[in-house]
Amino acid sequence: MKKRTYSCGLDAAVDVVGGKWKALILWALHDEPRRFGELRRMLSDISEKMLIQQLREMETCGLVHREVYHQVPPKVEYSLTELGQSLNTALLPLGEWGDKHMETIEAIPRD
Amino acid sequence: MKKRTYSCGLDAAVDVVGGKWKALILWALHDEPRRFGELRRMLSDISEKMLIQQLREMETCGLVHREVYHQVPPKVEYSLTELGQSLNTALLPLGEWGDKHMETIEAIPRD
DNA sequence: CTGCATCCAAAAAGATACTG
DNA sequence: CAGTATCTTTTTGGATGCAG
Repeated sequence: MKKRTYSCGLDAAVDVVGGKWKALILWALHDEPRRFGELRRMLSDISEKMLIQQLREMETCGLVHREVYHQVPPKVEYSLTELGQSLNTALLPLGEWGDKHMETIEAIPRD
Repeated sequence: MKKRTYSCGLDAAVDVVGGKWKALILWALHDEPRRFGELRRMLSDISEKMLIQQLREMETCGLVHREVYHQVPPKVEYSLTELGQSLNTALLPLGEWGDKHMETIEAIPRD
């Protein structure tokens, strides 16, 4: 969500789901609502800052719903909206492509 | 292609096609080979540096083939490899998702 | 025409300490 | 537990000039 206009749908979709984490977060939420700490553990390499930042952006986009339980200790659950679920579905073929070619890609020299 | 290991296929695929331009370049090449200047015109807002940079990375990944014609003036054609085409196919649903929801997304306040 | 090299600015990401 | 605030590092993008 950095741009304001898109040249095509693919442009828009990549803008929304791009970046290092959003697709993974979407996937982490695909089957059931997750708490903040739960997500942090699932995406073990993400910092708290990035996690909350990405979640907020996805909430703004209407991909994710945030449910606050006013308790002590606090509890917040994140879940996919319908839009989020439809995006997740659209990402499935991409995930399969990745599964199939992951090893090839990992084997490419980076430097 | 910033990472060396992936947590899942989706992770890998987003890494490969992520960034501001790669998906658009892939799409620009989907029907026929394109020359450098042609691509530059199709992606009107890209700088030469970014275009060549992204093309090189995609070449390294095995997504794009680069064919040099030793002529004066020089001519270079870029085309999709089979891997590139399969990735493009995997991106189709994402493009459709984008087409469907683009206006909603564009309407979201950025600041 | 196709590209490389350099320098610079902006944005994204990360580490760490702190709070209700 | 679920964040905020601040600072630093890394990555990305862009402008310009030069070359085969």
